[in-house]
Amino acid sequence: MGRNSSSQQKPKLRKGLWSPDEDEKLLNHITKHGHGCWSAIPKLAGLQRCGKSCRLRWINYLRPDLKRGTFTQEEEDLIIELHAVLGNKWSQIAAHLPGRTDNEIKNLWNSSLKKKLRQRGIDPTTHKPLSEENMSLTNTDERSPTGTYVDNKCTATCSYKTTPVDMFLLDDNVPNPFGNISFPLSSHGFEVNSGFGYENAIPNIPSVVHQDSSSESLGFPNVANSIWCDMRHDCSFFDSNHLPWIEEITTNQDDQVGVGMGTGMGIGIGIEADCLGQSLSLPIEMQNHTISLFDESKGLNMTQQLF
DNA sequence: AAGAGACTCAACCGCCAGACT
DNA sequence: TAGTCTGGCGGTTGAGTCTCT
Repeated sequence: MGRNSSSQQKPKLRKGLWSPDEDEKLLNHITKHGHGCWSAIPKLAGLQRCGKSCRLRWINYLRPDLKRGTFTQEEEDLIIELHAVLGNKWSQIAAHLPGRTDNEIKNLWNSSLKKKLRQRGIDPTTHKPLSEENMSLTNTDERSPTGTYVDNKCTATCSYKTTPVDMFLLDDNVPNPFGNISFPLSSHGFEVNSGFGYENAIPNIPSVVHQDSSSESLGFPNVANSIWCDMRHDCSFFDSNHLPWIEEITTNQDDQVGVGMGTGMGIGIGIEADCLGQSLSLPIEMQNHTISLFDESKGLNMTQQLF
């Protein structure tokens, strides 16, 4: 088929910005009939656009569930955390921000977030310090002056707090609160091979935390196997939208230990335990791909390899 | 007030993978 | 099995807007 005959059969497709009239046609059509086959939409909706263009316009602008307006600080922090894990997988990042599009996030990253990270001395590509001279760090596994840990394998930063955060401790009589939760980073959990936890209690994250009978090596008698953590405060990409049950958890069940930990780039912040009625707080530190628990007074010093 | 440069963001382009023929 | 179609994705572009001098 020659060029001429082709151009005679196909009307010339419009390009560039969409007019309000075109928007209305596309919106009306999809509202009434759904989008179905995108390549058929232009003809059915009376538009001189290609199917791809219609799809893009719908996804990035016309979709009714889009969130308008500027990104919140929480959203920006979440994008940075996710980018550290996922890289330029904008669609996967967008999947964790309801109402935001991959295009929008990509634009934000390229126009603003990259610059902010550089200003903080962080390479936006690797999420490592831009220059060791500038950061007064000689080892990326050490805590930075701003209280941030940078892990040299997972290549991300993790907010650090020295104080224990609200932990919630469960026992076997407490219903599993994770039952209906869609976990935000389902494919990027890290693995803790021993210590604490409740295997398979978090759906969609296989083996994030394993139960391990060696828990007693920590020195806590009767350590239960129901150990959970508040990721909302520790890791900025966990928020109450993802963990709506958080306010309802009963804390400080006797004879149990709570462990703070995150997944993906978010690594544990604190540990709070209530053993035999004695409250105990411990820091967790992350270095060299490990998570460590320390308490000199209890003779506790455990380091767990994460990766 | 005006011009230049920086910034924003909507949209396009090319590539890829999966479905279908 | 190979070719074609389609949808989805990330990279890039460029027009419009904003900010600074």
